[in-house]
Amino acid sequence: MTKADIVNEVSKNTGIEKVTVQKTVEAFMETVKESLVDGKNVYLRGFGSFVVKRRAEKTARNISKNTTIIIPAHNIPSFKPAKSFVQKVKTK
Amino acid sequence: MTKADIVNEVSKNTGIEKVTVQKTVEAFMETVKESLVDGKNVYLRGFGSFVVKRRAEKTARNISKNTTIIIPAHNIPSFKPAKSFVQKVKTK
DNA sequence: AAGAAAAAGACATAAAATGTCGACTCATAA
DNA sequence: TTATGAGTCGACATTTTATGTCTTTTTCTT
Repeated sequence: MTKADIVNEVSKNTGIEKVTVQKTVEAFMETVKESLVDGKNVYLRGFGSFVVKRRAEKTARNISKNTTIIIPAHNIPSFKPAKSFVQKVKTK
Repeated sequence: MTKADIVNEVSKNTGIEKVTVQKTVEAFMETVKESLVDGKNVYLRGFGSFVVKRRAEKTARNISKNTTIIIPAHNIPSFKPAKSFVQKVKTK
């Protein structure tokens, strides 16, 4: 599904105008992103949690050049799906 | 941040009523969930992709009992953040 | 504000993911 | 239709995740 598909579905299910849904969905994603950039996790019960995780320094390979490089420690955005979400997906 | 925090922020930034924002955000999450339950991935540019992954049968541990259990092959929901999202988080 | 219940976090270890680059193709989204 | 973000592929060593159960914390509805 694309964003347009999601917007259509939400609009159909809620009766809210597509323009409003699109604007809201976009703002939602932007807000989640900015929250994680600020280091603040987002907890959405029944859906999942968007959390910032720390990745340790790591040695990787540039495969095409067959060289080694060091990836410094850094933060990444991650998502932990809610248990109920996992349950529903696992059985299908 | 909680759902209420997100809804407040979205409402503030878009001018859309909180009640509408909440309804939209809830429907958004529900739609993403149902899409993955149906086996259909969701691609949201600049935010990330919600994708169903297959997990092979696995030997795992019941840690508290220190026993071995077999987890049958199953699907899990996962999220791959967009590159731009990763970039913004990594540097903070 | 209260209460329900979802979620976080701790434990040992096998499985899964991670990262790199670059070229190419695919697909989202305005 | 067009621009460009996103996905894919290779090797491989290291890091991270995911299992159940229990307790505590937190979300979130009313």
